[in-house]
Order: sequence, then structure tokens, then C-alpha cells
Amino acid sequence: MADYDVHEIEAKWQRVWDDAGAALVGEPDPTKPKSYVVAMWPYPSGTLHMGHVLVYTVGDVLTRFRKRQGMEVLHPIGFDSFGLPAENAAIREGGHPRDIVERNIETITQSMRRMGWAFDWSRLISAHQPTYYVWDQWLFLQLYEAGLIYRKGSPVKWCPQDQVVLANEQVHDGRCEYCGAEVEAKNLEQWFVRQTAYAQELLDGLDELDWAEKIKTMQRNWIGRSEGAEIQFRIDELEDDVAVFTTRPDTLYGATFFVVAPEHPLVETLSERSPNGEEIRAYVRRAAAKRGEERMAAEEKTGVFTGFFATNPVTEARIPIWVADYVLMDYGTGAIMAVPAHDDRDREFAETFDLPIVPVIDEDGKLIDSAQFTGLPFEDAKKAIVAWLAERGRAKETISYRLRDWGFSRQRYWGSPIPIVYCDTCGTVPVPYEDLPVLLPLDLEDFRPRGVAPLAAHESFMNVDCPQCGARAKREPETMDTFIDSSWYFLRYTDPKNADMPWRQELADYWNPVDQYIGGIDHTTMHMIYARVVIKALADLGHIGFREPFRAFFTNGWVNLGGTKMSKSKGNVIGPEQLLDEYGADVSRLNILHLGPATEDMEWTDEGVEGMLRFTRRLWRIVNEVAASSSRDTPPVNELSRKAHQTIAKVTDDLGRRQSFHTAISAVIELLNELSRAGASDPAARFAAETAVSLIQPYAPHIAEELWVALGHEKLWEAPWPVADEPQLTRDTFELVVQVNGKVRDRFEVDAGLSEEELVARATASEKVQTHLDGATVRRTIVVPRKLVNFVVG
RNA sequence: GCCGGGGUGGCGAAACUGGUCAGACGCGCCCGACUUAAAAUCGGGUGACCCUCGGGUCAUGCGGGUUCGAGUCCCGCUCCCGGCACCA
Repeated sequence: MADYDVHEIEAKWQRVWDDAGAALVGEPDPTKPKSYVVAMWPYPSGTLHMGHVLVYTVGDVLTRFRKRQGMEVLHPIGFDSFGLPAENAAIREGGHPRDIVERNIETITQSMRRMGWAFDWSRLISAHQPTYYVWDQWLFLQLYEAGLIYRKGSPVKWCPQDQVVLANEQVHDGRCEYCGAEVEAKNLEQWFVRQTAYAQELLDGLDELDWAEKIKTMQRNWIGRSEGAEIQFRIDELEDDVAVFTTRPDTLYGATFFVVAPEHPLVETLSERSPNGEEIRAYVRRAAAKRGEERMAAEEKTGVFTGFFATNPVTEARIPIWVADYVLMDYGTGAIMAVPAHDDRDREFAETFDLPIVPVIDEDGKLIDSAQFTGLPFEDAKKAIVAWLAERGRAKETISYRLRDWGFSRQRYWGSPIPIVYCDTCGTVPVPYEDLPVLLPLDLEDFRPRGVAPLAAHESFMNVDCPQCGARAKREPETMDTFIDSSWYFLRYTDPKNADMPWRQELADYWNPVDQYIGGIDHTTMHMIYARVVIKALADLGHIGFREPFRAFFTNGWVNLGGTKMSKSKGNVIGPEQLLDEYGADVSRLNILHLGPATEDMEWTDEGVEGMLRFTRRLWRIVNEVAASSSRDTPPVNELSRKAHQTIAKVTDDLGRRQSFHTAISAVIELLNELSRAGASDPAARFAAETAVSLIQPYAPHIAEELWVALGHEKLWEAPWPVADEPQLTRDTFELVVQVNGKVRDRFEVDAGLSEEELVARATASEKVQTHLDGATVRRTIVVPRKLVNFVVG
């Protein structure tokens, strides 16, 4: 028997597969069912870690399994090479982001190839290449023309001393982290995707998707639908109406005051006319400088009375208008009717400022002190009160979503430039399609983030002629969020080299939706929402013929070390390189999937890897023994052949329906154990060995291929997936369990063909059973065919 | 607070539709074989307690229930993990 030289064998088969183009997919073969398997593309910010090993091994196992089941499988890879992780790596390590990213891509690609992951390398894409991001810009223009991208002022934290935008983390106690100056709020014009337009469809679409309930729940929470009503309150002094959003119109009679957010447009008018206008303005400034978390963490509610009153539309009572930062401008209407008796936050505020608290619902959930609505159950009252107000034009039923529009412009360098030119005469002008791409200049000296877009300092980039009037104009210096890149990359994989258009629709429509998407749970509420939004928008624009990107989503757990997720920023990374050097790809792949359920978080340990090493060595030894000595005759039906067929059924089900990757490995180990006990002389030994090798191939493709040849075959990667022989799954005898009062008292083999009466007779005949039946009356006998007989006595 | 997922040996876990003494498979540990020795490999053992060595009793977070039979279904509790959250 030849030695098991891992490195030589693995390198050999990787060469063979490369030469054979085993992972490449050309024009689709319409006679085969298709399967599109995509594992989330990585940030090339460093090297691979065990989390990557998990994600891509899951994808590879499914790919190899589905191919052998006769499907046409597309399994591509690319790099999410724009954005902060790459840029920060460049800043940390020195050098240009592009150089760092391209070096990392080179390194990671080498590791990926060593792992034996069967990607279609001919379709490799990277977000930072102009051939990719030109289509980000195309996408931008498409959505911009459709009104799905817009620009609006959005409040940011601004340091007046340093003249920069501050991230929330850079604000401490309302002061700039660097210079200590008091932080101000400033409206910064930013670009948004109008994703709220799809809020309801995003919610409804979840029902159709094969995603874990946990993931759907996270998206539902994030979208945050609330049914309620918009109610108009009159402000007599201003001769104006102000709308509030409430989910509890039934409590309207208990509304004792009125609160607007500090950012509410009404506040400016109020502070101009109010005697304590200065106090209001000071409060608004302080609130604006506070971070969201600071607002929340505040021990006591704060606010200022404006001196104005709003009229409750049902009671005609005049209730005081306050400005308070516990009301948020970007939810509902930015104004609320406060019902301190039935809302914890309103009560807290009322207690702090000594405002009246009027209960309007009793313990039975019925309305009290609510005029003609008194006595109604509160659910009915919601409808009744809104209906009454609607007749008078003072309210309407509405739905609010927590989901916000997606602000995607970044004051950073390493991203796709936004294809917009600002002209003094023409205003905001989109760059014409024929002028794309707007190339990101690579000769920028200083690209570190300072709160202003670094590109603004690049003269030759910034100064352009207006595409409309030809006058001197300025480019948009901000770049796109990297989530734009990742919102459509799975479309580009289907037509990666197309220079004329982002994809041919027939190709994108053929492969999509992605049949199996694989990735971490951390992308659930950002990337997985953005991609769904972009796909819906592209469908509305007629560029694709489907509305959901990911039909099924396999959520892999995190690989932890010392209790926290492995990541470069935490410095607790263990990469596959040392495992590859020591054990090779097959063992590394088996190990990561045998650690536990791939959907659960797992603690990295390198102890278990020894178990998989032993397994591959035993497989090598036993299969070689069988290959050398066992008969090639058609195997008989015996215990071992039955075990082999059961294992085929189990592994097929685990890889197909259940996606339970660790139990499939266990099943093959069981088969090997049984083969080992039976020995090479068993007449079914060769069949059992072939089955074990064939079933483990998706996990350990290199050793499987080598052993397949030893067994006298070739090209296992193309061999049809084995099919279990149904008759051998059911045995002609079974172990009958005999219970007395539900406790097992005996068990023995019986013929499977026995009738219920015969089973009872055999059970009764058992001596062990008799000792427990002794003297008692059998009141009932339960027979479960092919399983057990249970005597109920007493 | 609202929503979701969980709690099984020393450890990772399995038990898929209520039915084979619950714990497959792997790790770890113990014993044995081989060896001058070790590694590797091979064989055996490994939930707890009791024990006359045949077995007995208890055991899937806690307490109840349904059932001939419950890790699995129902009710209540408890603890852990995750999501959302001054969202009106």
C-alpha cells in the first residue's frame, strides 16, 4: 500500500481538476436543472480565518453534492474589495489601499485554491476594479432616474473647531473627541436609496423564502411595521394643523400634552414667537449634539414648554406643547400626543414636569371617560375614534415603518465615485452613461478619513466641464457605501466579463435567484435588506425578471476563539494555513464541519482535528486493503451492504433536505467502523468501501479521488451520486422491543413478516417478560408494527 | 418592554413524524495489545448511584399535565443567547 502523502495527493488532484476545468461553467445546459450556490464574498482585508473556512466549505460541499446529483451548478467567488476594512488595513499597514487589497486577494486566492474549493475562477470579480464599479455607477444612474435615489440634508455631528463631520463614536458628552469643542448639529447633504418604498414588499416577501425563522424575525423587527393613525391637532395661535402618529388612537381622551421633536420644523416658528424662544433654541442645540445613545441613557426626561397649545380634536381641550428629545424626528411625524396614563415614557415625562395623568382605559380593556366611546373595548375604540375623526377630516389610518432610507454616500476615499457633477447653472447633473466609469484617481496623496471627502482635495478629479452646458463644474467627491457593491454582485457573476452592459438579462434570469446563499448572521439587516431592495428596483426597471435575490439562505454560525468571534480587528485569528501545512485540505474541511452544527456558533479547538486525521488515515488503510484483496463480484445482501445503503440514504438526506453537515460525516464514520469490523473478506466489503469513498467526496475530495482510483474507477467528481436501494433499507428481520408498562423488559430479533398476533405471541413467550407479567392482568396490549409490543398491566 | 431561538454525559453533540434500555459520531479520559521505550496504530471501557455482578434505581433546566409510552406535545416557572427599542 502506498503511503498517504497528503500534500502530494492534494496538489495532484487540484492540478487535475484545473486542467479538466472541473469547476468551470460555460453556457448553461438547458437539459439539466440549475443550482446557483453563492457564499458571501469576503473583504480582502487580511488573510482567511476559520469563519471563512466554514462558509466556503459549506458552499463547496453543497456544490460538489449537487453536481454529482446531475445539476448544473454555478459556484463563483469574488472580493468585496472597496470600503472601510480594506481602507483601514491600508492606513494601518501603510501603502495604497489598492496595493494592499490586490496583495491580499493574491494571498487569499492561494489559500482558497489550497483548500480545494471548487470555485469557477474564470468568473472572479473584485469590486475595486473599474470593470466592476462602472456598473455601480450605472446602477446609481438607473435608480436616480427612477427617483429611487435622492439627496437630502441629514443631521450629522459637526465640530466647528476642526470643521469636520464626526462619527457618533467621536462625540463624548457633546464634545469633540479631538479638540473638545462643543459639537453642533449640521445638515449635511447626503445620498439615499428610497428603500422605504419597498418596506411592505420586503415584509411580505419573507413568507416565501426558505430562510431560518430567526433571520426572518430579525428582518421583520428591522422593518418594524406598526399600524396606527395620523391625527391632526390644531394650533389656534398659528392657525395651523400638526399631525401626530399613534398606534393608540383609543387613548385620545387621555392625551394631556403634546410633544414635538427638537428637529421638528414647527420648533423654529414656535421659538421665534415664544417669550422663552432663547431657552427653546438652547435646548434644541444641546439635544442635537447628543448622541442617540446618550438621549436614551438619560436618567430623566428633559424638555421645554413652548408657551403654545394644541387642541385635542375630540375633547377640544387645549393641551400644552413641549419640545423634548425623547420624541424622534425620523419616526412617524416627529410629533406625538402624550398619554401619560397609558405610555411609560409619557408618564415619566408627566411626572418629571408635573403634568396631568388621565386614565381612559380600565382593567378590562374598556374605555372610560371617553364621551360616546366610553365602554367600548379598546381594540374597537381604535377603529371607532379614527372613523369619527376621519369623517371630519381630522385623521386617517396609516402604517409606520421603522425602516429608514439607506444613506449610502461616504466621506471616504476607497469606494466607487458617485457619478454626479454640480454645475452653478444646471444644478445637480448626472454623468452621462457614455462617460462612465468615473475613475477613482489612484494618485491621491492623503486618503485618510477626516470627515470631509478626501477626493475634494484632488484638483484634476474635481474640476470638470458640466456635461449639460459645458461650463466649469465640480464633481461629487463622495463615494458609495460598499454595500452598493454587494447588493448586486451575484448578478455580475452570471456574466462577469460583459463590457457593454452589467449582465445579459437571460443569463442573470437563468441563474437567479440564488438557490443557496451562505453567510453569517451579521449581514441580516444590512446587506441582506439592501440586496433585496436593489433586486426589486432592478425588476421594476425591467433589467431582471425576479424580485427576490436569495431563495434559500444557510446561516452559518461564528467561529469563536476565547468566546468571541474570530476577526482581524480582535486579533484572535487562527487561519487555515497552519492547518493546511500540518494536515492538508481534506482534514481541515472535515474538521470545520465536524466541530458541530454549522448553523451554530462554535468554539475553535484544534483537538478535534486529530479525530478527523485518524478518520482519513483509517479510510486510506481500510480502503486500500479492500482494493487489494476484496472480490469484485456483485455484492450479496448482507449486514454490511445494508449498512452501506442506509448510509447512502442518511448522507443524501443530510446534505439535501436537512443540511446537517456534521451528522453526515458521522454516518460515513459509522460505515467505515462497520467495514473495519467486517474486514476485507466480507463479500460486501468492496461495495462498502466504494460507498464510503463516494459519500465523503464532497467533504474530502482529494483523498476520495485517490482512493476511487485505487478501487479501479476514475473521475469521481463526475460520478453520479449513489442511490440507496430501497429494499435494502428495510430489513427482513427487526429487533422487537417488549415493554411492560412502557419499560423495556426484553428485545430479540424476529421476522419482519410476522402478524400482530404472532408478535404478541412471541412477546408473551419471553421469560423475562413473564416475570414482569407474573400474576397481573394484561389490560391492554399496544403493538407498533416493526417496533414494539407494550403490555399494560395492573 | 416586544419578537425569536435555546437548556441533553467531563467537552462538541445525536435522537428528523411521540415508540429500539436517551447519549450515534468525534474529542478527552481509563485499561489492554504491539514496542527496549515512546509516538503512531489496533482492541476494549467510559451518564450517576446502588449492587449478591445477574441486574436494580435515578437521569434530557425546574414543577405540573396529556399518553400504554414524552428529550420530543400542552400549561406554568426559571436561566441563557440573539434581534428590535424613548419607534409613540
